[in-house]
Amino acid sequence: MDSLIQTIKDQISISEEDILLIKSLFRKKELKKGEHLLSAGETCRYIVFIEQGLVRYYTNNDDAEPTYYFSKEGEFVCDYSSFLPQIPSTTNIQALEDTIVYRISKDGIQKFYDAVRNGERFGRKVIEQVFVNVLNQIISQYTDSPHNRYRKFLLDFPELVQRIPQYYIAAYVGVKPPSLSRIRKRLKLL
Amino acid sequence: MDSLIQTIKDQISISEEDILLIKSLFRKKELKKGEHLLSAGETCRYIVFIEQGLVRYYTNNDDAEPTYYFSKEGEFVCDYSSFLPQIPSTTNIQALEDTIVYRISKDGIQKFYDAVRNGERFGRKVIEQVFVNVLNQIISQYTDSPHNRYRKFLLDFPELVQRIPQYYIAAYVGVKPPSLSRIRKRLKLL
DNA sequence: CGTTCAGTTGACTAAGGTCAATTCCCGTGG
DNA sequence: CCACGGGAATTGACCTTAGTCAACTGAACG
Repeated sequence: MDSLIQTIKDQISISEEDILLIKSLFRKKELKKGEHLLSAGETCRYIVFIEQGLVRYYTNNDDAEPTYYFSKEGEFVCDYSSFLPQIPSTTNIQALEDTIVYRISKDGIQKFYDAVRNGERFGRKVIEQVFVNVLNQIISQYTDSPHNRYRKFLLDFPELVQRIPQYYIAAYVGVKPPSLSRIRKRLKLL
Repeated sequence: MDSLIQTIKDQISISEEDILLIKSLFRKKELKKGEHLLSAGETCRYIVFIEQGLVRYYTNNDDAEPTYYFSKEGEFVCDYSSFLPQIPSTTNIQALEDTIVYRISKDGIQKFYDAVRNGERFGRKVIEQVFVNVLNQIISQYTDSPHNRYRKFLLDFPELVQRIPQYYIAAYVGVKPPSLSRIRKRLKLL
């Protein structure tokens, strides 16, 4: 929980009562490796803070399950395209490790906004960050070669290379595992 | 202006005073073909409703300018990743035809929210739609072949094929013009 | 040890990119 | 009304790169 409190403190100043409220609104949930935080078809009901662990986002496309994003400890996770309008999601969010999260419902967020000064501002910052990430992701798909997308991945998530199987990284980069393997080989030679 | 009022009415009910307020908050702007609504480096200050016309979104990547989205009359346009945090944008929005828009500033939106019942709800709907579009765009990049992305483009924007030069459509689909040309040829043969 | 599965590698195929020539379209001016 | 010019679109020849398939390596685990 400390990590969540700290993350909020980094953006807005909060009182001791606020902290108590926050602790009451966020519920702890533990996920085993491979379990899902959200499955396609469900409606996303929570905004989730990752205390410890790692998740991947992917869609169902026939038998393929292309991974298109990762989030790790210290980050908020939510499929806003399902959460905001409260309609069924088309994406899956799955734990890649045993993961500990704290999650807050839509009602909870409303209480948070009502009670905490600048609470709305914090909420906006969270959603803005997601927006920027998604946009960057699109633009990178349009402008960067697979080679460069892999290098960006290394820059953006340096410590995650060890924690994510390469076939998920390959999907994120937009290539098949053998191609990623060749990209890595070329990188080593330089 | 009627189109804008109608678009709002489709989502929330508004009074005659509301309409007067809306008319005072949105300012008309006319763009010649090729002019920019937003240039990379500027901060996006307005949410823009397209009354008549067509725009493309693109980024600056060396000398390439990959087009990654289109919006047409009846739709709202905004680079939220610049507008929300009020930081410089990395994308350009350019009119592909002579275009008439109505735009509202951040302050104006606040007044709209304060005065119009369910105004916030309307604002949320607009942003949600953008979110969903962007998400679909990413997922399509990950899951669909160029061939299928072109077919989806035809489904999503049937009347736009005539209005957009093919080299922009090619960029949107994620291929070069000769490739799109071959895709089109294959489609005709079937 | 052997089983299993991720990761690598090689041979081959498929698909898009590049470059340049050609055709098409359309507007302009003779 | 026709001829010309210029940009868009198409096409062909060739190149580059990722995909496919299968074999092989290597590390983890029982």
